[in-house]
Amino acid sequence: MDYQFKDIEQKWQQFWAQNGTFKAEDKSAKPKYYVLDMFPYPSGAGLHVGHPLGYIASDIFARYKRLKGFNVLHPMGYDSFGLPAEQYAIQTGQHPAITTDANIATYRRQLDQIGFSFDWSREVRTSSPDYYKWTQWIFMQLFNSWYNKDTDKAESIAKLVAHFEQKGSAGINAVCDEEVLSFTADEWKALGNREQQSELLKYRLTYLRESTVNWCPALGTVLANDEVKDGFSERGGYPVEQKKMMQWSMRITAYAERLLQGLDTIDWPEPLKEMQRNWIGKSTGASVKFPIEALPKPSPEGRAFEKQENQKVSPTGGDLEGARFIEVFTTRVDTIFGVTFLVIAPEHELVTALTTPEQKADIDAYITQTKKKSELDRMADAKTVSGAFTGSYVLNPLNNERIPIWIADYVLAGYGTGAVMAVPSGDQRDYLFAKHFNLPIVPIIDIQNIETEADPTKEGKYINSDFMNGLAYKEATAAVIAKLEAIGAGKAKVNFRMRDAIFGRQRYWGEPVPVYFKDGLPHLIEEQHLPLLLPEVDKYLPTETGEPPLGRAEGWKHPEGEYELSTMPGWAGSSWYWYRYMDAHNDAAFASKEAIAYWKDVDLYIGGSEHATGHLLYSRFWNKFLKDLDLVIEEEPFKKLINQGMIQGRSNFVYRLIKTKRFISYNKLKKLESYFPALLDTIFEDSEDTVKAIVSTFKLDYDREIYNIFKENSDLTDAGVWKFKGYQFTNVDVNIVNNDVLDIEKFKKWRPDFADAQFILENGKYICGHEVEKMSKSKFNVVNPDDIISRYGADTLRMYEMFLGPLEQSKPWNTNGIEGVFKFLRKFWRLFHNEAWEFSVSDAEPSKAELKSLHKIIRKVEEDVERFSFNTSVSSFMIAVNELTDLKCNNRAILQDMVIVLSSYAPHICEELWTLLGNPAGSLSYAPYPKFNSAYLVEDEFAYPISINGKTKMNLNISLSLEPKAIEEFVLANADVQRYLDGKAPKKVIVVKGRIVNMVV
RNA sequence: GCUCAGAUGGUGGAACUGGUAGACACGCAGGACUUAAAAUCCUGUUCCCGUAAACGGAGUGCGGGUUCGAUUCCCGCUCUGAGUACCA
Repeated sequence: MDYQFKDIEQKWQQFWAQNGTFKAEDKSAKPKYYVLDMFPYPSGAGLHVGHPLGYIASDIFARYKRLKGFNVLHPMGYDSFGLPAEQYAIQTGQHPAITTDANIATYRRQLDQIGFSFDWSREVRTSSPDYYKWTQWIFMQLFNSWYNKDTDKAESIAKLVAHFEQKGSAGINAVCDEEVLSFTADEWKALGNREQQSELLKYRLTYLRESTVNWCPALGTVLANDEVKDGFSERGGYPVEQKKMMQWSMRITAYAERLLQGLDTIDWPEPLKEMQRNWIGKSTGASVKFPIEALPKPSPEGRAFEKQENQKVSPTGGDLEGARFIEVFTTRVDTIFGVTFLVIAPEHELVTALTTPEQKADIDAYITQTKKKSELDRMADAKTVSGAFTGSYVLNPLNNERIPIWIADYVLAGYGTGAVMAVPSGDQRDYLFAKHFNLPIVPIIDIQNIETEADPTKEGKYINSDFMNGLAYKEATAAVIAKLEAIGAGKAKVNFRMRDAIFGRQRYWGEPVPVYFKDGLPHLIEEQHLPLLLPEVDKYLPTETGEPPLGRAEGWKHPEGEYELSTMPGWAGSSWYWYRYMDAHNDAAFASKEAIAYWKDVDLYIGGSEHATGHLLYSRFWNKFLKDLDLVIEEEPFKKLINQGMIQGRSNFVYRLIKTKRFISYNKLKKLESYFPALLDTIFEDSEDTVKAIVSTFKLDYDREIYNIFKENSDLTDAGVWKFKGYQFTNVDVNIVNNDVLDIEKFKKWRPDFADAQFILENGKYICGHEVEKMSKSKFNVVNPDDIISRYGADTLRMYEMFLGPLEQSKPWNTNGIEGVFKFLRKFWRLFHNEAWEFSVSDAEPSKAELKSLHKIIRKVEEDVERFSFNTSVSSFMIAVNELTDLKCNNRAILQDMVIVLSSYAPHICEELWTLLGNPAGSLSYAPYPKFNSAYLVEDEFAYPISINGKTKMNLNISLSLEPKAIEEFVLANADVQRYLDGKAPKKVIVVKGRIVNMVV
């Protein structure tokens, strides 16, 4: 029989499903290997041809690892909470669970068609209660934990309470809120429960706080920083504004250093790690306290600086009560004698208190102006210098010099302390600011050149710097930090850009937070009441009073108080899901100790780089937290990670002459356009000869048809010249275009207004133009895997997606060329069949040439798969099959090994051939990968390229047993070589055995 | 602006540690089979000069360098894509 991919693929997909072929074993003598794909959000549009790219790669890898004797865990599931289903619910009233189920069914059908070796018995869905029960449970663990800086890990809140009871707040070194109380053990015990709980909330790893959030009015929810792009929501593109709200947050900043350090231990793409490093944004420098003038000056004992460690400038905000200094963060503390002004953010809490009556009008005007600017304007406006003087001064803690305090929006309230010491000689922004407002610029390094711009050099010796004069950068920095520490005015400090992550959405379709409120304070629900089920609501909209949709749910109340109304964000469920696959049906734990001890971590994780600062960072954070609680084993969850490139769309265009039904073929249009310089505004009626002459002056071939098209579609203007009316281009459905050739009949049926279209063809065809664009419905360039599979089959799709190019590279999808892969599979099939398409293999001894082809591919696939170079394997398969076809090979021993080697790429056809060869059905997936034997590749001769001055001139067959000296003699003795040398003796002969001979003349 | 990745025929791409640039495939051209078309098969296909071949020259974004030899290493530049954006 000819290659009947439809029957074969259906048959084997059914077989695998019915026999649980790809079930991973929970206990096994084999080594484990965990291959994971980033699980999809099941969107209504289903899969397009770009989505499975990574899944195909991971599937090939998983199948290969099974052949190599590993117990492979290769699961799939759905990140099924999310906005689109909810938006749909708002529009139609259909429960998002119903939408989600329907979408999942589509995804599952599409995934099954591609022949993935997923262990579906472990499927997870983040929106399913038996899954989100454990998301809620992990939330509870975070609530019950705090971060101990001394042990550098998360610990139980109970332990913190015990410490408070025994020793008070002394000796606690925690990552916590800025304004924590200090108290003795007795003071703690004297506090009421409410006060105690309120204080503990400042330590918990998930906590409530009033924070500035990205509020998206159109979506009615808060968005995470990574969900906002250029001031608009990533999903939907709605405007986002800043708003203060009481919010659940995750204290991810506690893990900043570990998240950064961990990057050095994992095998991830460098750009991805770089993105995370930038996001974490560690900078090393110093914090310096500048005393505010008119308050007690700093005494040598540093009395003015007795303050609680984590305290910000002023907790009170309004007046200067207790605030005796402004703290800044700087990475160039060595430049402190160059400070000529201080700048604080317009939102800084001390602004009002610091503003003198004379400056009030200025400052108020500036703040109003700043508030009006949206985030976007502020970014676009980066180059304009603006600011206002408060009228107040601080003193330089080292020399008591008066330093004016300004406000300006280039200082961000959210970074560092919201205040900077401005050193205009060394910092370009400060320089521009100083120039603009006529503030002094003091050079502090001898070689500094500050004529036209700031010079941030660290070379040279310090000047104008008191005790630092004459020192170099390193000593100066050490000296100034020592001095600041001695007087209590500053210390070395590390600062992170990363903020705590907001953990709440004012939406319906997410995990309920397992918390109720009593007396305004949050309390966890009892663990035995998990999962806290998502209640039914009448509408998926906020309540009339602006509360989240859960505010509509009837009876949504804990006996002790009100439930939380916001739900968890999208990243909650995806931050631990790889553990659930290890033990997907456990209802006593998120995964059993044994399962975690066996599977440990993900060995290979494949997915898109768009998750760099979202999912992949949050997952690492939760993983580290779970590790601190000894619930998991590894510090990092994903040992090796590969980003698959994005598949872009390739659009096709047709070109219609304006006001006609005529479509002009692409190359004719190009030719017409190339005539424009000659034709436009120059020609008069019936002057073809003139045109011919003009066209030839442009060095173009004259074409009468093009001339006529031009004339037919031009108006004769009053000036007596022809004016071309132009053309329109329209996206045409790529599915009715083949190799850029338009299927005219399908095109006429495609849209009613094209039914009577006419065509200006080239060589009898209509050629379309093309361009790379995003794959989207509106551009008619979406290619559906279902269509490809029905035309060529899943095996062809799998191989073609790999054949397209390196996995990591982004590339446009172009179905041109898929025939080549299909032909290859058919050719492979034919090796096993005779002329009459009857299965026929021989049991003869394989020939040397056959063995060589086989062993070349055995090794090549091993090498390629191990380094994720799937595209080169496909080419090598083609070469192998071409060679075996030329050898007329139908040898059982050879072909059986070929089947195993190819089976991870094209599993269906291989399963079929495997059983035709007489092997038990289904045993292919666990067959041993053939052992490579280098003996079959040994050559006794090599066609040495003979080059002269590095240019190859000819090849000579020389025995590989010859040593360089003998090779040289052999080559020089050759008559053709002598002809090239033209009788001269070469100056030098380089011989690399088995590689090349090069002669220098 | 900064950081990272990339640039090879008409197209997708190969060349893994410096050693025959363009494997493999698409497309295109020519041919076989066919009444014809599709399908299939065969041949050619980097560019330039040349009727074809032989032969010769150029050639991996651009300009230099190291080397017997550079797509590969070094320096400078151009362009494309991604991320980030006043981070003190």
